[in-house]
Amino acid sequence: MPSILDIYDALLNYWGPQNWWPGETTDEICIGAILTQNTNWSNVEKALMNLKRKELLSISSIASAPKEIIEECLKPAGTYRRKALYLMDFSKQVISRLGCIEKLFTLGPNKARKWLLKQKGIGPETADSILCYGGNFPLLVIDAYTLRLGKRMGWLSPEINSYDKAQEELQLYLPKDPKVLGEFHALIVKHSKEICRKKPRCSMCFMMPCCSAVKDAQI
DNA sequence: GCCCAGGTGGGTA
DNA sequence: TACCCACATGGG
Repeated sequence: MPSILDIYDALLNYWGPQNWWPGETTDEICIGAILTQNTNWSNVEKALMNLKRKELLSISSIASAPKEIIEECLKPAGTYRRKALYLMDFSKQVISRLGCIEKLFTLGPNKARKWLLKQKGIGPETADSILCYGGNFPLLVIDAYTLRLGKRMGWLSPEINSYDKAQEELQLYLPKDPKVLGEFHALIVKHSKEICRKKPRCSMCFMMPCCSAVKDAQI
């Protein structure tokens, strides 16, 4: 049975670095993290572009923008009314309570995570995306792909259903390095999207017994 | 047409 | 606690 690090190496070798999170600023990373909830990244990109065109691609500008304008920008990303609400609420909280997003990271990972989780529309996955990719804290983002992979590979017990527990267990076997943890999450998403979803029985999917990507890596 | 996407919150039992 | 459902657009 390949170890978690074996799989990380195999994926990195196969796909190359994904260099997540796409985005030029920390603000943009946070905005993208909220917008990508249950949504294709390509749709998020359209929404980000709409915001950028209106010079609204920053937390401070979103905090003071009219709701209707934000909603209009977010339409391509789906669930746009909800996301506009979340994004504006989050932005207003950041500006009024912290001043800027960088201030959040000075609190350290634990306090910052707790603060994020208190915000409407920010659950553990979004919070960890912000903390790992935006704040450079060593946290592995757990999503449905990662859970499935962890269970199939036997790293996680089949009945595990707690985000925090899954994260804790997987992180035990990984370096406490935000670059590695961020890359691993990105690679799992990449592989799952490119191969597992399109060809569930493909010959190189490591989530299936016949995965030759793993074999190719001589695991 | 149908299913899903880089989830989350609210309601119900 | 453990499910179920709404949210909503766009691509395969």
